[in-house]
Amino acid sequence: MVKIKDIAESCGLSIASVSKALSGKSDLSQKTIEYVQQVAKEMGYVPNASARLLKTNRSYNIGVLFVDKTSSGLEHEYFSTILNSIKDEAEKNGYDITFISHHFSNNNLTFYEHAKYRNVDGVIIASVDFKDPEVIKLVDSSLPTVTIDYDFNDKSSVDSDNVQGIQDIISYLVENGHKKIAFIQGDDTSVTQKRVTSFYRACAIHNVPVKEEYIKQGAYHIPQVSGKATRELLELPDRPTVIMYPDDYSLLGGITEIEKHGLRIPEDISIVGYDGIKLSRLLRPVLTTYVQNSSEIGIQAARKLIDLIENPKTSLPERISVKGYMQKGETVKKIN
Amino acid sequence: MVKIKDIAESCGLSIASVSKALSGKSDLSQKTIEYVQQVAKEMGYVPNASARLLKTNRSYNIGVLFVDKTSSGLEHEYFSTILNSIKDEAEKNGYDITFISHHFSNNNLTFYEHAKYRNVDGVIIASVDFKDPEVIKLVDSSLPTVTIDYDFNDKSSVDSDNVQGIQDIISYLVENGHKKIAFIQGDDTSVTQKRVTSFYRACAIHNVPVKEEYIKQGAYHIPQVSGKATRELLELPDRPTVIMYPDDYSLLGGITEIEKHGLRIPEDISIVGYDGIKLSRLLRPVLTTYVQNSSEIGIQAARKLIDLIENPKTSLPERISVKGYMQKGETVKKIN
DNA sequence: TTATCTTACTAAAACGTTTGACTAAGATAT
DNA sequence: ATATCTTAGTCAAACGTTTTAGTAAGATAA
Repeated sequence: MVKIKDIAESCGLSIASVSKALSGKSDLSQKTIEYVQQVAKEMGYVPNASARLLKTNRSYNIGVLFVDKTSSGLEHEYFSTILNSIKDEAEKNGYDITFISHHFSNNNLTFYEHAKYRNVDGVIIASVDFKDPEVIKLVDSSLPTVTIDYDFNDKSSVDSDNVQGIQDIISYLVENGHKKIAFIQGDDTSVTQKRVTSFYRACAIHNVPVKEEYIKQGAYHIPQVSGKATRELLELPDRPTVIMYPDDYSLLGGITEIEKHGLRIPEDISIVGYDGIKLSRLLRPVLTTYVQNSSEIGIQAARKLIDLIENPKTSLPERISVKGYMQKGETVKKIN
Repeated sequence: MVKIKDIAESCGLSIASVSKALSGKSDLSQKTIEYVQQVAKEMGYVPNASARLLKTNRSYNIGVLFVDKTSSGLEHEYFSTILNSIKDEAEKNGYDITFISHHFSNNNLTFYEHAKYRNVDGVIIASVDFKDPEVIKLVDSSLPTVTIDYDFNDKSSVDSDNVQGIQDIISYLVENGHKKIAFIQGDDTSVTQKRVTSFYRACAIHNVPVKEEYIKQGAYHIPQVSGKATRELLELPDRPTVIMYPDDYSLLGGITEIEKHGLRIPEDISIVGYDGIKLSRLLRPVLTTYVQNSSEIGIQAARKLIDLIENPKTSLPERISVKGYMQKGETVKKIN
């Protein structure tokens, strides 16, 4: 690999001068700067990020922590879209992305140690167990961090606006005459808590009575669980007119169950999803669901992290909330 | 950050001794080794990958090149599953993953330059335009590379077995009495070429006449395109009894079109997808499709790359083919 | 006793950069 | 003519490691 020294020799200049010429600044003659850059190009010079980092303490590398309990965080469309937009936004700003994780090999580094080991300038944390002491240690460290869909005190985060999402769904259902609203929750996470709180609040505002038997514990992304909850709801003496699911994917487990009961959607029962996965528009009937703006979430997270990295003195902890919108599909029936 | 020098001072040893003690090998007394490791742990020492790399020329970091033309390679389940399994397998072996890409910022590095800049030990290439001169340059460089779903001369690759896949589908269709088989192809890539060749061959073997009007140019992951092709097929005077789609996702565009024509699946027309996305099992009717073993593809790619990195002398270029299997769903009707 | 071998360490160079302090030569001011 | 200021560069240390060659002290062999 050609290095600065080679260019220096080729140009008859000192290493220091070449380094300065390549970075463009400093007190070299314009002629020299251009000459050096020209030669560097011809020689196929590529700087060495590691050597540079050693001196500057800046890696222009962002760590991304993505560890689903099911170890397939990336396979959920919501998260892969977020990752993709983090990547794009980071690249636009000259940053690369490295995954942070446990090392199952020789050395067993914690998340924080791993981030230090790789010298990342900051970390974006998504789809993890936010109660994990290791995650907490990472967030509490001196490294800039941005969490997604979870808030830590005095730390920056980007959230999908779950409160607004549930509110919009309830408003829409009420507009369509629904009063018997069932809600299958996801796993017990802060996202779920926000949704549940918002659910009760919105129902109260709209004078919709909340029946406890309409509220079901469920799980994200597991069709079987939504299926089971659906069955229980359908077998209630006083059946709900609409069922809200934790996400579009697990909703499909509900559909199966509904069809097993010989019911039609939306004629006999309405359903609402959450997420707005791409497929939701292709299914027939088209899903009524709340579309999360996942790529915007990724963009905001990357921007905020880079801001924290580049302006450590002036960038304040911030909670960014990203709104989505109702996709008014065909799975909710207007009743009397 | 605590560094080796700090440990050395604390232990009253030289830097060299500490370094050796931490790596465990070499000619130090067992007592010293244990003592040093103990102190290092207490002081919270984390090695610095960049400094280490500078001396050893090994980063234990793998580059991943994932650039879809639609710039959303990651959002396709096939690729996000591959990425996820690359990541898992790499981590198990002590490697990290960094994305390789163009830098849209200040310095405009080629893929190869970027890989060099970040000192990755090797690169896995997937979901790119393999005709891109930059990609070719990267593959032809001295860096170990593994391509996914594309073969370069004398280079290692991992392929989903598309030949077998199409063969299995045709066999299954023939078993079920189908002779009028339509095939909507994906974009013009090497994967498509393999599938098309396999299609003709399999049809020949089974004595299925291939009607040229049953073969349609299409595209991957674009429901509208599959929808249009479907419409044209349905309007043929001699309609096919089954339509093969380039992928499960775009197949949904076909379903919409079929329903518009008032036809039922599979009673009036059979359909077959490709990929085996998770949703394919949840849809009703359950999709008949060929399931690609995408996580195995990622695992194999990571393993081969690490093998190439660690055994540069003995590891030979290899073409690994990963088989999938037929998911016999409910979208193909058995006919007389 | 002296020579050789082990053992347990240390010294110092090197990896490729960046950067603050320095300098030589010419220009300008007095 | 001397002092000061610019300009255009150079020097050398430093970043945190690894590693080769070396060494001092004690053990063993002849």
